Amino acid sequence: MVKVRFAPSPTGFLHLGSARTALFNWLYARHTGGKFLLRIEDTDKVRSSKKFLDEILGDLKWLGIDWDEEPLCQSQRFDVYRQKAEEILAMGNAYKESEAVIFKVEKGRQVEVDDMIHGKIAVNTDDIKDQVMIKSDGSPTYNFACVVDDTYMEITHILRGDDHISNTPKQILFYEAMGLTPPKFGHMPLILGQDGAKLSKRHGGVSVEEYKKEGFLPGALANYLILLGWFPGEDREVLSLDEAVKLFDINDMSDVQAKFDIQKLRWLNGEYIMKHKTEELLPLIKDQLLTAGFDISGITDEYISKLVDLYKIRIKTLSELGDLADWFFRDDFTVDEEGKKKYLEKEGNRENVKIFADRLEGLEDFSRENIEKICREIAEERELKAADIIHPTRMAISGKTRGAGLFETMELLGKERVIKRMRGIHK
RNA sequence: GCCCCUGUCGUCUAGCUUGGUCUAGGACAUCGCCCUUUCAAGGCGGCAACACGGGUUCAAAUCCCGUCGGGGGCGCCA
Repeated sequence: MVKVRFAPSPTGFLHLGSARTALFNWLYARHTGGKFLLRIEDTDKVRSSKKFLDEILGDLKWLGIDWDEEPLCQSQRFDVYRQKAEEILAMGNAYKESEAVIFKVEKGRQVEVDDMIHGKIAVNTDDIKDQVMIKSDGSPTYNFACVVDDTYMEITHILRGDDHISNTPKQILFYEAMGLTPPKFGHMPLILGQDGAKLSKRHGGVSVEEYKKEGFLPGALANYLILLGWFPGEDREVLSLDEAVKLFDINDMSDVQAKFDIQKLRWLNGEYIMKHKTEELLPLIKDQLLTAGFDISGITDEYISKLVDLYKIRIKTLSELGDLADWFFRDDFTVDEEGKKKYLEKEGNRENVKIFADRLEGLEDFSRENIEKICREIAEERELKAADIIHPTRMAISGKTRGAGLFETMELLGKERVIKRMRGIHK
């Protein structure tokens, strides 16, 4: 049975690259009916914290990743590492130096790795220094603990980032020293920033948490991350985790590093938003509005839902709704000055809005159809273009030059607020 | 410096294993048109790539060699 693992270090947030690594391991396990395990690499007592661990696990769940069995914590296995190192020492393959236990690397031979993604990789041991297994303070080094634990956990396949390629021969040497057969390795290329350098803070968001806050949907982020390095075939791009599990094939993974393209992620997110049911979007949208400082206490879910229905095809992230539709939540909405100049300063336009407002006063059933009818009637009577009524009116009620259709927007806002705002521009 | 990975449109990629079907396909972005009350969405179309140089071959994006470029690693960090 396939057994893979994801081994985060709780010394910081979950990086997009790590999330991608986790995703592919999970995909491989679920596709093959194997197990996906977690191992917490918290050997660095100073930098590790519970807070980071909770955040990382929370982000994994948020992305749709679940794991089998309880996570293994390295901090609780120091005795095991020391014992294994002692065994190697006893066999004469290591030596001690200032309390540290150091593995003796046999020179002049080749270590070969049959990488699942790259194919054969060969390294000469002349290029590998002797390796510390146990540090002077008694804690294990990364490479050593990794091998001891992967053995203990019976990991069959190790799928990790390209940056670990040079660790692999060192680890294989440990496996050999302990008389073990190494698992299969697969190294996936790293994600790069737009400028081709390793994806880092200066490229914008690098943590899953940041994208979550921005209003990206987990499905969209996971979908995008998966696409960065794996091609599902048949020009498929938008696919759920379930579909990805079915289609996943490690042989289709790319061996070339890819640049992170926020534009494509935004597009994908937009696709997910518009296809999502409004009722599923609602709680997420409300969270966004709340953090953005909108007071939505007096507004019903039903009412906000209507706004979401109107806007979900127009936003790429959930946080954009607040910017685009602040007029829905407050009377002191922001006004597009360019648009104001263009539509409200234009000769006759304010007058058109006034006439429109006057006629709307007497309208009983304030429906989009009726509103539109009146608008078109006025245009015809006065030989105007409907646009000369529509644009200034949109400016008057929303302060924006863009947004949902005017008549449905008016219906949504309600007669009273609409007329008040239309008259407001004459002051 | 040494070691390793890698190089198809601006970006993600299909094609490369089994050379000809590739005047290189799709998607994002971009540009134009249609629809239209704006913005989106949708529809249609345009621009745009085999890093370079040598081979091998009747024929190379596909095979071989070299050059150049990009990335990663060389910690008693993980």
